Amino acid sequence: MEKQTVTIYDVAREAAVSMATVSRVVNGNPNVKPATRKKVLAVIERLDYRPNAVARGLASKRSTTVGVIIPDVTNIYFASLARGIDDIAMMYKYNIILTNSDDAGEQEVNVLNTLMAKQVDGVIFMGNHIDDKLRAEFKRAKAPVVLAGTVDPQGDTPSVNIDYAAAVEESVTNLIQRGHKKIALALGPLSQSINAEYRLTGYKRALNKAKLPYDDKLIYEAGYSYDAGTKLQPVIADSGATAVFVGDDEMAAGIINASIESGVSVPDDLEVITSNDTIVTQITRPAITSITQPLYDIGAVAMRMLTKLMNDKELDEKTVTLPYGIARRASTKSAK
Amino acid sequence: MEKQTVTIYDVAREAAVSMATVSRVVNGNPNVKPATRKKVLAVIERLDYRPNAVARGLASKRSTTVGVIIPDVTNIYFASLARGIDDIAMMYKYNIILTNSDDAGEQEVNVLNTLMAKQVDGVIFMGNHIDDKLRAEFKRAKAPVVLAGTVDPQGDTPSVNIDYAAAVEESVTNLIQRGHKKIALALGPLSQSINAEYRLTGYKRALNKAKLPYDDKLIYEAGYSYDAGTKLQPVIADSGATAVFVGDDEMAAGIINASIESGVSVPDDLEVITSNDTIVTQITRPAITSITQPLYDIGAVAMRMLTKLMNDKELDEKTVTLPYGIARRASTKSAK
DNA sequence: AAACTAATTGAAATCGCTTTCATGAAAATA
DNA sequence: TATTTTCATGAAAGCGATTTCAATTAGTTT
Repeated sequence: MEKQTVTIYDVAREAAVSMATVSRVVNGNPNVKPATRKKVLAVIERLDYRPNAVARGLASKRSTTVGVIIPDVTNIYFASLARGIDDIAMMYKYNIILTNSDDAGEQEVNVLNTLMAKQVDGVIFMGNHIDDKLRAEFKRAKAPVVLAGTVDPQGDTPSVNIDYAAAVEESVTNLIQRGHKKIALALGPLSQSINAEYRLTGYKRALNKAKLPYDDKLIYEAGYSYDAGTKLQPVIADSGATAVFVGDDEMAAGIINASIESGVSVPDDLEVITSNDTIVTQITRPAITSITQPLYDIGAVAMRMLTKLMNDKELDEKTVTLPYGIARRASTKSAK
Repeated sequence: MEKQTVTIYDVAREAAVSMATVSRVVNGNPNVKPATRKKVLAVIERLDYRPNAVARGLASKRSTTVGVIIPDVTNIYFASLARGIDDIAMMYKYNIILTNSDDAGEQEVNVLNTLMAKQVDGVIFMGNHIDDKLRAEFKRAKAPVVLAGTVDPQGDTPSVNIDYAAAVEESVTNLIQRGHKKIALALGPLSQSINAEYRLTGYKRALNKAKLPYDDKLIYEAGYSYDAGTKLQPVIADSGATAVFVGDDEMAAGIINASIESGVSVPDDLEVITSNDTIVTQITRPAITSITQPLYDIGAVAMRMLTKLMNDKELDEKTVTLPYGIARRASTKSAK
């Protein structure tokens, strides 16, 4: 017993007006006599009519849906961005089709294509790296794309980020000023430009400015996870580094816990600074000093930009850089 | 300069066949002569034709999209379920429209309605409480609904959960066996049935079985957050409780950190058990003993059930209860 | 009251695809 | 070879809205 669906035609008939008129009142078109509007509204209410968004999408060529590509919803960093995106989307009456890409290039392309097939009006992309193939797809897509918390050194896709290089440079400089000579850098895959082209650059700049030698033995490549951190810790300990900058909060938590459990004191023997200021930084003991990012806002601003693009408006700036900060917590010593 | 879109009509013309035939090859209908199929496929390739999912949805009355209602994507517990949902959805070629509800009844109803308007083929609902209004909407919806990690004591909506009451009962019983007489219970809002009707029940059963008195002064109601935990800790400390069962991992982390910082030793002065076994339980020191839940599977199974319902198949069981466990970590002492 | 402008409406085409039904061709059976 | 069956295919009718354009009605202005 399939549930009966009420269509615009039913409303038109019952209200003794044309479908066009019903469509007008549903869409708030002002060219409707108040009396007519009232009559139609009454019928809509009585029949409990809900416009079919799919039909509407086909006719109007706008789905009021945007696609969001995220590496993994369970990653707090990206989930926080997603929250900002969704709130603004809802504010503008858009729905979100959310898909996990696992940061895998092929999957990202697939997902983008199915999103386009669903006729999304726009796409927000989050990821750690953008390769040529993906870039080509962005160009090819007929809906606008905005990057959130995601850098593309090559492309000209609109994006919202903080200045990662500067943030790392400042963090590392702080460490240097406290006397550290051997500072490790624990990152995710160096195949990703966020690591290889931004964080590493910031790190090198700090070293250069302080005339400290660069030693690639101090650069560690690991996964974005707690376990990756615990496994990496002994290696870092062996390197003789007295401080470490970490690219992911969970990884940092792993490093800290493993350090303490192996008798390495944080911050006395090893100072730790991390990147994303998620709740994890407050949960560990010691709590972790971190670059602070306006996570929610990165998502929110990206979505705002996308709404402009979807309405064919010009963007004030294509590449938005939001301010970052540094939250000092117990995993670093106080400044000299 | 709007990008040109290739339609099924274009393909039909170029391939010198009818739209029906193109539709057949696109949908893998076997009733097409191999030679024809090949010819059509070649044209599809050449024109780079992608079927418009919206048009398809209108014509076929199936959108291959399911709605997912989640309290908050940044909540690791629900995000983990969402990940399971998405993976299975992708496996069955469904897309996910994800919306945050903030656990707010009104918002949940709204969101459900816009999902239905978008013609989703089904809905997965996650939340902490289901009231009559929502229940009524579920009934009214013409697409099937499945609850994931979400209980509804009244309703008969299909659902996937663990036996929360039993899990709490076992946890609390463990505490009792270690000699605790005053065991606090720190939960989210008691207006939510997961707390008032499941966790509390399990707690009382454990007490009853051990002939321990029930004292509602030991029941605490707070928010699902780290800060709520830190604020609650002194109150618990004052109560004289020597153990506490907590309904949320972040809250538990807050309680643990605040305890230690105020000189209360965990587990010596206060044993702590929590509910969701998220990564948080491994990050705190001491790590937190927790009920373990197959989070990913809860989502995955829920999505599997939904696909059955969407294809008008019968469910083997409407109420699926997955097994739970208890992971003993340092926030509790070892069993006697 | 005639003439003209502005405000409301409705008819009908469209959006891009699925699906039913009829038909002719090819294969199988008698 | 005549007669059934089975295959392949196309024509055309929707699906449920939006939107253009023309027609009608109501209001204004002389």
